[in-house]
Amino acid sequence: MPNLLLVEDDPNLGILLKEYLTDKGYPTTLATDGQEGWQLFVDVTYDLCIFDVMMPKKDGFSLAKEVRMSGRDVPIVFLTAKSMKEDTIQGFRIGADDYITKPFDREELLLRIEAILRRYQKQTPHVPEQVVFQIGSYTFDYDHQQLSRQNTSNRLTSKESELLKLFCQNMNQPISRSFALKMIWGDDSYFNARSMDVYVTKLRKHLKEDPDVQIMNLHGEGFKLIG
Amino acid sequence: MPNLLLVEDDPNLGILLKEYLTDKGYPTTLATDGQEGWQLFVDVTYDLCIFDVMMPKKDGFSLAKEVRMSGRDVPIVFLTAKSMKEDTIQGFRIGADDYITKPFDREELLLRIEAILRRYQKQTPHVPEQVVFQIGSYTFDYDHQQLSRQNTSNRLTSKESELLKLFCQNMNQPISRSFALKMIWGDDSYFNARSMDVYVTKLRKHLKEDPDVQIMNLHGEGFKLIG
DNA sequence: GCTGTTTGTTAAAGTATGTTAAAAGCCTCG
DNA sequence: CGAGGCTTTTAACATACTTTAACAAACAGC
Repeated sequence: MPNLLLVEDDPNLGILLKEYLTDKGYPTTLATDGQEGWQLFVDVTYDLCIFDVMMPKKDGFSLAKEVRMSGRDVPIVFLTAKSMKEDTIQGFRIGADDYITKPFDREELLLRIEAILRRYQKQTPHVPEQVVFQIGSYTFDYDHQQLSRQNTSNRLTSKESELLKLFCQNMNQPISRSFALKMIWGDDSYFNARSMDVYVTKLRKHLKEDPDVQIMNLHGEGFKLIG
Repeated sequence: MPNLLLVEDDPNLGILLKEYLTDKGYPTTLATDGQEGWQLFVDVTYDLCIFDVMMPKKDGFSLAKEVRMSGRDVPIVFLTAKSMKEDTIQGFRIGADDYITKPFDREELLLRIEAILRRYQKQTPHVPEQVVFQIGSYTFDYDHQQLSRQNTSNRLTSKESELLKLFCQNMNQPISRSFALKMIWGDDSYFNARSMDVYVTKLRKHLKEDPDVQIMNLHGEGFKLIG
């Protein structure tokens, strides 16, 4: 059963939709603002997100950007009060999968959700989790914490492996700091923030033999591994 | 380049859309009724289908059913004059990926098409294409944040790259301040407004070697990159 | 021309990241 | 338990990036 994450600040509409969708076979978690939504997103795995655009604390677009940056590939549907063109364009640019203008028919929302899930799941035939990655000319074996290239082979520490795995799973895609910290350090506070930088440096040293492989920084946003 | 199949019996709308979509980089074939559409579908491989629902000879739903039955896994978008609930439901049951009610904004159609193609193509396990632009005699590699010309090569910062990408995606077209600010700075307030000017100056410096390449200001409107 | 607004440019201030090394934990073995 | 070896975090300093501020120049309406 696909799990949905609904972030909607209007409690009436939120509860109504949550119950409707849950009733129709899609267990739905409701968050009432963007921050709460982000917490849930990081802690739980969802199959589809529904974000209201206009919300206090953190609006739907900002939330969507973080979700996209996290590297997890989840479809996003926006709900918006106005059908402003600029808004719609921005939403799709961020990577929306669909866009519904209030007031909408809840049945239509359901149909659109199902259309997205149908196509999405058809193409994601649940691959068993990959543990051996190819990074340029390197081979990284997560289970054995082993990074090898040509005739040489290096042992990685657990944190190094965790971080490198996260990068590999999101090869060529940006990963936000906040997401990586929550994933690996379990918490995103400014105390552990620098630890991650130290590990990025360590990984860069490990990967320095292949010039095509790089861990790039996206200032203020996060990192991405290219190769 | 993804090929589109458009089946629409209204010749005015059909030609308009065909030209618009082709112009936007999606070569589109137009059929004016369901039978012709089916012929084309069988003979040619398309990446996405757009079917009008109400058509002579063979309506959009019947055509979609045949397409689904063919076994080829192609996304379908329906166009419909009325937003009748029954219609919509039937469309999605058949396996529509999206559904637009006339009259619609052609730009919205484009955005929805792109949203579907984006998700659809993401699944195909081929390497994510590099985003490389040609700007006059410069070559700009967005993924590597690298701007090169002849034998020299410069590293750009993240913000520089973001802005230059936005310009490249809208080469020779005006970009409004407010749009760029929303895209890159996430918000359009007068606080961050000047930051953009600073970056325009930076980009001009980077691009100053080729006199044919210019970032022009459109007073009170925005900028455009010509080259 | 005069005036308010927008843009161009530069430099300083503020913030984020890169890197290194020392400190703090954490095992294991004697 | 405590010494040694390994891993992780903290701290410190260096460098890079972004924003802010200030002033000059260009523009638009009058």
